[in-house]
Amino acid sequence: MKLLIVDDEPTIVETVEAKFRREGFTTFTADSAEEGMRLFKRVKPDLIILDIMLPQRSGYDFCRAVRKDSATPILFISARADEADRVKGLEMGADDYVVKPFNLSELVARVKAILRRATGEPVRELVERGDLKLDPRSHEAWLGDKPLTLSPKEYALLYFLARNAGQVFSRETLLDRVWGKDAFVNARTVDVHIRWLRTRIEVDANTPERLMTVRGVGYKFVG
Amino acid sequence: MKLLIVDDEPTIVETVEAKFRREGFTTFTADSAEEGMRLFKRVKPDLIILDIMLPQRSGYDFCRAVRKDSATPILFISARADEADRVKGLEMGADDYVVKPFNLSELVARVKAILRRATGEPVRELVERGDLKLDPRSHEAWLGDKPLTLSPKEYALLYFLARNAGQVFSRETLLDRVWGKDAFVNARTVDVHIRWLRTRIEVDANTPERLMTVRGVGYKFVG
DNA sequence: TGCAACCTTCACATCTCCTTAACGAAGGAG
DNA sequence: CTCCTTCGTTAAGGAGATGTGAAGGTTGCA
Repeated sequence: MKLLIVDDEPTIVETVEAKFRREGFTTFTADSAEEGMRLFKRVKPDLIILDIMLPQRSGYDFCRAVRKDSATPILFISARADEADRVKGLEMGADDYVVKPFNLSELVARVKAILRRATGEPVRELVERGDLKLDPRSHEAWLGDKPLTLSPKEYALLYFLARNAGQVFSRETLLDRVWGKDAFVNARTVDVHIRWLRTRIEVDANTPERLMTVRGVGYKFVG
Repeated sequence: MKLLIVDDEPTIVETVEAKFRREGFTTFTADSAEEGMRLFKRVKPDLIILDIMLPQRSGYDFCRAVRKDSATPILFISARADEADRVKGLEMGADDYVVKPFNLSELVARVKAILRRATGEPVRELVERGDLKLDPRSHEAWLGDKPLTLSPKEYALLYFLARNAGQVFSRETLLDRVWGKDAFVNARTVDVHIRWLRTRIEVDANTPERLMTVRGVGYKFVG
């Protein structure tokens, strides 16, 4: 993944660049909007980390220019913490907004979150569907006030289906999104996990009311 | 108010010094622990801003030396954001701990806060979860009223998990946050430390109730 | 220098969970 | 009604994750 860092403070650039290199990113840096623009056109980065406060042209201008002919994700860094700036940044098409001083791990997490989002991967957030609750942070699940015990795969599958409730997914899609792209697994494996999930969250596993089969297509979560 | 800044990166020293001069402080700077020690004895500063990563003697040594015969407030600057360093720093008698890259205004605010506290109360982020108590400042831990003996790593790990109770962390994240970013350590090492912690804080180390394993994900502290 | 505490790693034991296969049941088309 | 496809269901085997004890090495301290 290619990362373009545009900031005029060398300390920040160095620290951020080092961190992302360690994380396996390829990094390019610029200390001005002009330089940044040149690099942007040349390297076509997957994401831009952009300081709003730049010498001449402000980060806003830069953002606008990038947005004109690209949807490259942009993450704003700013010393200002007020809501007006945040709103302005996000309005302008920024994908996230981090206030200085920030934690490096936090920054990495956010960048990864944006890239995940861009590639369709889900963001980790609490999912609540009826009396079913899933918290990916603690990796806990409840049915009403009763805690559920789920295996890792069960959890991942249920989380995905509940998060995209109402939508039908084929077994192949589920394998792709839940198991991962490099998983070479028999599609029928999904059936088994669905079965197990039904025994856990359905009143009667034989007459499902949440995890529904769509014959010839796949499965969906309703609620 | 006299301020001693000890850091070997000229960029940082200059920026920080300029900022504090504008704020009305009298500043002295040193780019090594030796130089810093000489200045410290001569000018008797009211507060020391100290980079942990110094050429020869580390900032820790410097801090220890200062603490031997003075209670001069010390604020640590570090590129590392991990919990172990933070704990180590505070335990060593630092009054605060700022991670690079930092915001200048933030730094000023923290310095002022320390000076306002005068000779008074230290920054202690006491963590209390049920009958478990952790005081990073004194590096003491209690289980109920029984004092715990923990090794530095054990302490840092438990402190981090307890402070972020309820949240699951992967071994990799724990290595990153507790061990530090430049630690190239086998992920399974975490298991061993968890094991040791369990023998200390769990009633039965084989059936943990606080330090829980989340299979396929990592560990979390509950309570 | 020697000791002691501690950290890391390795090897092996244990256990959970995933995958697969097999067969039965249900749905749909002709 | 019958055949073919799709789905449900169960159990077994194995892969992979975690638990656990011990050895080796490092660091700090006396």
